[in-house]
Amino acid sequence: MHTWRMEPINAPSPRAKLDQRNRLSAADWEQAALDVLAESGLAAVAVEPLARRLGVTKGSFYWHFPTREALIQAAIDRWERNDEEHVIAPIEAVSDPRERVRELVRQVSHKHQSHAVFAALFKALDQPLIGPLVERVSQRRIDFVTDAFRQAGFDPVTAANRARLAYSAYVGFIQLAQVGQPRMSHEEFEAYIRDFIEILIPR
Amino acid sequence: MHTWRMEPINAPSPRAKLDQRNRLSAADWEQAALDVLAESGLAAVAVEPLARRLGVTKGSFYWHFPTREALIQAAIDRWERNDEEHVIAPIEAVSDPRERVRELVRQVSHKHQSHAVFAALFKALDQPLIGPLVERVSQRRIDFVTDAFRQAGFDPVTAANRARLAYSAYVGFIQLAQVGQPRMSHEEFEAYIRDFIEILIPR
DNA sequence: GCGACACCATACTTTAGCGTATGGTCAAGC
DNA sequence: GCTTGACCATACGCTAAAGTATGGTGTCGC
Repeated sequence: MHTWRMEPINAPSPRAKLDQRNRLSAADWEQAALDVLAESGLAAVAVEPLARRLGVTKGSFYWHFPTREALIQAAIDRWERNDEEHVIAPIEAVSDPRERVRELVRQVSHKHQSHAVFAALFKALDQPLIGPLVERVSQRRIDFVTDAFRQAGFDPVTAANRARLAYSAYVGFIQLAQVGQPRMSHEEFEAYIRDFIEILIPR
Repeated sequence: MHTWRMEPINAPSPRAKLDQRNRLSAADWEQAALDVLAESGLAAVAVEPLARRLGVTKGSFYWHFPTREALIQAAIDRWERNDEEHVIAPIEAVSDPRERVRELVRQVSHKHQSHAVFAALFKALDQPLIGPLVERVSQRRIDFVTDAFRQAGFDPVTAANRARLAYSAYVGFIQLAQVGQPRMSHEEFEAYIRDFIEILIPR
């Protein structure tokens, strides 16, 4: 599958001058965890299957991480930081608030990779590590969108409701995308996004 | 939890004149499966835990069903029939198409039980039994809403897009409801629904 | 050129759930 | 009052994955 590598969060690791043969780092495991998380869900983030995928045994894994839970924690931390940096921050650069919301919708409707992880996380809300994360991320995003709507001239209550609606539609869409439900061509999709923006931000 | 019993689909079973001591029927297992499905997701619909919950052993289960998969199939069939009958059919009774969409939103925003099952199903889209079901149900519902929008005067493309948006928002909302994300009072929720309707069906 | 350390393999033990085999019990009907 | 059959218990084998224990190997600093 498309292994959409993220750049390492920590600056070039101390020993990363010339990576010897096939040795793995903790970051490699985290990245692999995010890959299968996006592909096959949290349940598939299992130690032995991951080891097989990476061509090693779990002897390797338990050197880098004390437990499976620690890997998941590290992986979603990595995802959260990356997401914050690559989807939220760029939007905040746009000055005009009205255009900002439009840009947010467009932006978010195209980055397919990070959304797959997010969709997978939504399927594991019962897990103690995941629930709080999704709640925190969602709250942050809804607040952000709400703020954008207010700056666009909507009164606080209307802004909050539109933000909720928009975010719910986003969450629902990435879920439905997995059943091949939006049987749309690229043009239809673009038209849908245009309508989406028109409906939420009239005039 | 609230054991919102469904009425048996098949007319009163042959031997149900006076149920002897504690014996279970296949329908009991299906209902219990739906309960834990709504509470704890599909993974929790496991034979032995279910048996413990019902106060029996799995010896009982394997008399009623050949396999776990058969139970799940029967349970979701039951859910689908019930859902079709209790949420879709009543809506179709409303004549005015505009009011029909409004009623659909209101209706759907209050029946808390069936939605919990639906939310759980969305978390198991990868499962071969669940994916096609959710796809089928979603297609049916989107088509239904699309049709309602067209009857309300929208052109076909706009109607389809608004139906997609509305349904996505619905799906997203029941997901978010599980993280306690919409920290709304009852009044706030009602106001949200009013805004929801206003935004999607202007004028 | 050698010891130390990072990285990995092998070989366990444990746990939880699926499924099977088989025998027990209790109510109904003849 | 004895048999039948619906319903359930008990005991077993199988599988996959989580951890643990321990030993092996290459590569670096010195």
